Amino acid sequence: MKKVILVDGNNLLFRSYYATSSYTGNIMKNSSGFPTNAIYSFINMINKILEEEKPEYILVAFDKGKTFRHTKYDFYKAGRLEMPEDLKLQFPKAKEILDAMGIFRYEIENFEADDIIGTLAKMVDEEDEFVATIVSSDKDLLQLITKEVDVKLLKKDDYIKMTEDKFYEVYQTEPIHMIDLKALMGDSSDNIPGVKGIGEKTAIKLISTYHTLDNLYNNIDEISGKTKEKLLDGKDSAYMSYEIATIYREVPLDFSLEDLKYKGINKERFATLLRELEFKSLIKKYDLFDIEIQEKAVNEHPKYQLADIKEFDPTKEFSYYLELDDINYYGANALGMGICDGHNIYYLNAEEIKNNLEIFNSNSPKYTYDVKKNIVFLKKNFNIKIENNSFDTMIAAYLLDYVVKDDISYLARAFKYQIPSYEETFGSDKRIKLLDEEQLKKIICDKTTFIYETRDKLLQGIKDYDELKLFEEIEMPLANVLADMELEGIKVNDKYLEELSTELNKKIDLLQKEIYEYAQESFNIMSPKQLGIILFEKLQIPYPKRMSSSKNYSTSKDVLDKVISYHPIVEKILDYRMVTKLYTNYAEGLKLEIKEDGKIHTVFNQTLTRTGRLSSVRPNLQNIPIRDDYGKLVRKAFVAEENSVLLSSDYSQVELRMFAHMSGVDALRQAFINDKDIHTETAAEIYNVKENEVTPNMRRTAKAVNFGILYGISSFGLSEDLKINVKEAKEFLEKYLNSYNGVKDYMDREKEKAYQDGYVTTIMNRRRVISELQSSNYMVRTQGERIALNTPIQGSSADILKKAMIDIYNEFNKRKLKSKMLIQVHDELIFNVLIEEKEEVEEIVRNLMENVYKLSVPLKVEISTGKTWYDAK
DNA sequence: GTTTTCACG
DNA sequence: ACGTACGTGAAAACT
Repeated sequence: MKKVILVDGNNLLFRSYYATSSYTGNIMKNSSGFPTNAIYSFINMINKILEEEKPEYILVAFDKGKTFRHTKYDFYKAGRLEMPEDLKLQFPKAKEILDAMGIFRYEIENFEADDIIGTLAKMVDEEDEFVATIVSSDKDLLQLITKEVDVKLLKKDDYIKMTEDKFYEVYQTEPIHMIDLKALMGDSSDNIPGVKGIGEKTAIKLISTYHTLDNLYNNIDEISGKTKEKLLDGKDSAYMSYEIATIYREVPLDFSLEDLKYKGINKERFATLLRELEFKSLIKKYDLFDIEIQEKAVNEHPKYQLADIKEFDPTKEFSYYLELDDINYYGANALGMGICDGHNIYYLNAEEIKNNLEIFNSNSPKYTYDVKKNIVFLKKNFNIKIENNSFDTMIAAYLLDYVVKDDISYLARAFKYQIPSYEETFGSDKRIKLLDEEQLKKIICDKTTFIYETRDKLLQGIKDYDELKLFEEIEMPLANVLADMELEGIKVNDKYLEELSTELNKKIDLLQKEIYEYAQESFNIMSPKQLGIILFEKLQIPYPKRMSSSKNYSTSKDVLDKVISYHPIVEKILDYRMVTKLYTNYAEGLKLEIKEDGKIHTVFNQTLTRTGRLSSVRPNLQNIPIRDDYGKLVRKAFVAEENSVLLSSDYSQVELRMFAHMSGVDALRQAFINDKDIHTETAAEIYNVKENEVTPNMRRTAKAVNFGILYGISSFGLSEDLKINVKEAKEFLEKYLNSYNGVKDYMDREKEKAYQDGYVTTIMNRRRVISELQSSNYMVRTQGERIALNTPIQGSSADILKKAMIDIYNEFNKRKLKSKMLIQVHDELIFNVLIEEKEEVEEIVRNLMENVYKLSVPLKVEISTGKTWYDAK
């Protein structure tokens, strides 16, 4: 017996698309912005089919043209939802993938995939050599089941194998009566109306008795009550549905079953496609690293002459690219460097770099990728300062809204340069292996060339976006500031961390014992799965949320908070979570990051966030505990140097001030102009009381409303946050909008503009494209609207702090102060301040931060100092 | 590799 | 009827 697999390609791609995009809204794309989510999942599904079935014969069918059903009711199909644009785009690529995989695919004008599959299934039935398995999630196809044809019916994560027997078990009738079933119950996804008021349960009951629609209506008097009425009312609809649900099985096919033979993967074509789509994991899985790219790359024929470094004139502008042996540049070594001046390209090995460092002293404009990395590395290893770093490809691309990675090859690919990624050349351990010198040289020269050649294009893009000032006066100078902060590092008291670790360890042991005691057994408290079963099954604590079908219990903080009064174990678990987090993430985690100099040198990522904020890694110093009194103790580990204190300067309510400024709402502006406590003020407004009558609880509510406004509020979100019902939350919002006249208008205007432009901007013209607004999915679109409201606020505040950092940095240098800026936490700066400079620094910092940018409301800064970060608060 | 949880603004 | 606040990073569990 030969087995043929018949796949409903449309169905599979649809599923792939919704499985990977519908809820998050973040559709997976490659670096040139082409959506790839559906294709990715599609390949995995096809792959799974191949692995499980090991078929000799396979076909994937697609719809083509208008979706005719070959009945007089064709128009019904038109009512189906439009296909999202970014799914539509993925169809041609998915078909190319199938071709590259050696899988026969077929589509024919005016027929659906169903029809093609139905016709082939019929062919299988009528001859003796073949059996078939159909793959789809569409139950409609179950009507094709026979002794020789079964269906792999796809479910959420797996599938059900539907055979004749299995079908009978579920529906108590023969597969062909699937049509009769559909005629009664309908199918919303296929726009089959069915009989109104009859669902799956009733339909199965009826059809298991009467088998066919005709027989049912012939014996309609045996049925009583409401069901009879519904059936009679819906008789026309039922017969119409019957026709629509019937799969057409006479498609004219110009091939035979024998033609469906699976040919196997064409490695070259497949590798080319996977690279274009940037599916690294698949390239790895199929081991296609070494397969030559077929597409012609821009850098295929080098344009520049390889020359000796002696001929290089560093007084003219040039691009340089320095390859290090570790992604983590703090402890890395140089492997080699390329220089391109537009005529020649120069290559230096590790030794030659050391002997030619003076090229960085010249005042000529220099371009590179990730300038901060280069500044830190050269300063730390060679004590060299790079003069006139004028252009950073990474920063420029970031401002143009590219997704930018540490690895330059991803961006290069978007510009049609084929440069292997770190992963492809060096392996996945992030530690670069030694390549032979020739390979290394080629890669470095290509990267250097890429930087040189794309500079004008990117710069033009920046000008087109009106971001030149942002680029030249904020982001480029900021890279220098951040480099110095990283190099400086913050001193850490490792003895203190050690003590904290010991103490936390004791607490963990104790809590663990108590929890096991309550649970009457030991288990992994960190496992949401095990914990859920202990709490909600063994201990019978009522589960406060709706059980999402077949999923696990959520054991998140807000779920546990809701049931804290049911059992003493819950509080212990929350404590356990907090303490273990402090232990692993902070006490132990931070210890590992202390370098030989007794300091922590974080890395600030300048090109990551979608709003313009910085992020901090290795370690993240922007999420050191503060809200919880106990967790806050971690801050005692961060200490000032000798004869110094740590100084923390904090913008008070920047984002709300920014909102007041941008919306121009007078009531809000006046609150800040008169230096009012904004949350108390808001509380007075929404509760309609005098300011001195505002209770702490009212203020807390008002604060949540204010934050909600910044995030692009929904009443549901607010109700979750405040643990009140949605109706109350809605009332608060209405109160707010009535009190602050103009807020609603402002938000509507912003949204409208975002829809029109497709992007939003900050006060310094930083741009964020919001593709979510084009989504056909309501959920994704409303998320886009919230992004449109929040990004200008969060981003403008980020702009402001960035400018303040540069101003302060320059002023410190000008005055030759020894105090240093160390850390930025979004609206807060931490400095190490020499005792004798304390007053002067305080004055400078306050002055520059408050006057950094002229808004229609004042900016306010709060400063405090102390020996440790804990005390500077 | 992805998901869950929780730390911060 | 949907499923819900904006922006991050790290660790452990899960698949």
